[in-house]
Amino acid sequence: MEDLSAPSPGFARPPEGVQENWGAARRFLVSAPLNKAPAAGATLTETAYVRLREDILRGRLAPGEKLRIEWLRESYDIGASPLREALSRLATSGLVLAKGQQGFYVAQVSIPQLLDITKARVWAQTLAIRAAIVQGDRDWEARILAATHRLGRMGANDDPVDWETQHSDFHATLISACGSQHLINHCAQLQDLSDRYRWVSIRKAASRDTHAEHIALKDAVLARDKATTERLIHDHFVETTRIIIANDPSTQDEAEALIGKLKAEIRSALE
Amino acid sequence: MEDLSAPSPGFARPPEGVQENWGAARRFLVSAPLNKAPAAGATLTETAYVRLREDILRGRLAPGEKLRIEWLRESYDIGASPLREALSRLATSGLVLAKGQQGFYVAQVSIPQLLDITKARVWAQTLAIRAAIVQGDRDWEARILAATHRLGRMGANDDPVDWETQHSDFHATLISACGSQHLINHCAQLQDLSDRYRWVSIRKAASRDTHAEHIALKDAVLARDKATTERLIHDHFVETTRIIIANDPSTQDEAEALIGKLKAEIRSALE
DNA sequence: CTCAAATATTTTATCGATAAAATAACAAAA
DNA sequence: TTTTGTTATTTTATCGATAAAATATTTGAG
Repeated sequence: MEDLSAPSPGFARPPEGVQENWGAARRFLVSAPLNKAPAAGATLTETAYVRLREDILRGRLAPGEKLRIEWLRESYDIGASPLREALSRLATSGLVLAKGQQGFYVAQVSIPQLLDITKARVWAQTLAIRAAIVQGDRDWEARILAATHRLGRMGANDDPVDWETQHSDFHATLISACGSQHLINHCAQLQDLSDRYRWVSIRKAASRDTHAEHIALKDAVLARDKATTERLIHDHFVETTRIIIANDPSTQDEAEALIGKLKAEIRSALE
Repeated sequence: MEDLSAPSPGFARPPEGVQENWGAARRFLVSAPLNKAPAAGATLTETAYVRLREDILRGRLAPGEKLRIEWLRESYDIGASPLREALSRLATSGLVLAKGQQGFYVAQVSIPQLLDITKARVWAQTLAIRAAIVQGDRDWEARILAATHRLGRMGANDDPVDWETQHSDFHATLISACGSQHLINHCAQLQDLSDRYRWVSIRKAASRDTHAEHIALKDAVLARDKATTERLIHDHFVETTRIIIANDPSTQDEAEALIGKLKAEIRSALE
């Protein structure tokens, strides 16, 4: 899994496991462009939460990295209290690990973790999309068309951050009519966790033709075809995971075996 | 929904919506017996989290109640910072509502909320139990037998807090072999949310013969009978919700209609 | 008497400082 | 050397104090 925790190219990083000499990284984080900008009158905790989440999801804060309060304080120019609150929230949702008396760390990445996330995600998304297909109304259909269109307009040379945003939006829209806020939240959480893996491990967004997959998905959903939709959802998520595993030096040999096992486990709960 | 947010009998409560005169409640909270005692060397945040969670789940902190920091500070004898961190964590899991610049509140209870929780819970538990039935090993079977036995030993005159603990344990054990930590966490979170409804609305633990249901559930699971298990899980959770709704003055008339709708929604995602 | 503006009070959110814990550095013995 | 015990340093967790925001109260006009 060494590959996944490697520093992002182009950004100065401390030499393997050490977090000294963080001047460069700090300055970068301060000026980092924000995807979801915190609302104007937002509380500092909210601001810290949004920025930390963004920097972790995008891999600017590398998996396993220690999140020293003093360091973050200077990076974000936000006091310790709001930072700790934001980190506590992130710890609950799994992007951060809080070790009592030993500070906060960016959650580690690992293949077993990725497999678990994918499994849980396919399960949750399958339930959600089934319910949405039954209950979705006209407005929902319209929002799917809009999201698909926005996603399709993104060219290969657009900012990958924007593509990520539209991609997240598309999948969130599909299940938005499932009728359960709790299921939606669960899906969003798992989406965050998997997005990080994609971002950390695959630099180029689309080596495969994901847009064709999205179109097929949209068509199946709008045709209210449960069986097809389900199969597409399954393949869409599992394929992403397969690519990540197949590209990781520590698992590429056993990639097919792991994916086979994953598929069997997923199936065990869906039939 | 007035019924659900009524103060627990026996504990002094401020008069409807106001939180004055909290001397009595404070003293009670300070000496409240803890179900999950925080570990010895635990951090203050952890202690605050455990105690707040417990007091909210048991209804000692009533739904909708404002959680004034100063008030909690004196109640628990814990500083503001650890309290705020604990509250932030609870807010992420849904037991607490954090309103920016307006403090923290115990999450409200409502029938729509309960229906959503039940729906999401049946979905999650169904997936989990299916996977567990396929993958569970001998040790898992042994733990189920042990948990069932412990639950069966609880008499009607035992401390209801202990019964709750064993009951939680039983359901957690059933799904413990599902092979996904994320699904387990999701189930645990939903269990917390529903436990509060049971605790806040039904004073007597078992008016119906829940133990027979648990035995039947155990037998079906150990027989690896997916279909039966699934039906029992569904009925077990939905029935609890039905009782709560039927006992609530604001919804008792439409109870059957609501439950019918709930069942249809649940079904829509499971077939 | 009702409504609205201005004021006073409470409560939150936040910061800076401190004590406790963990980690790192160092030195002495095996 | 390697290990182990000791000391120094860093870092965390926590508290008390303060400024900003929200709420409650009062006052005055219509």
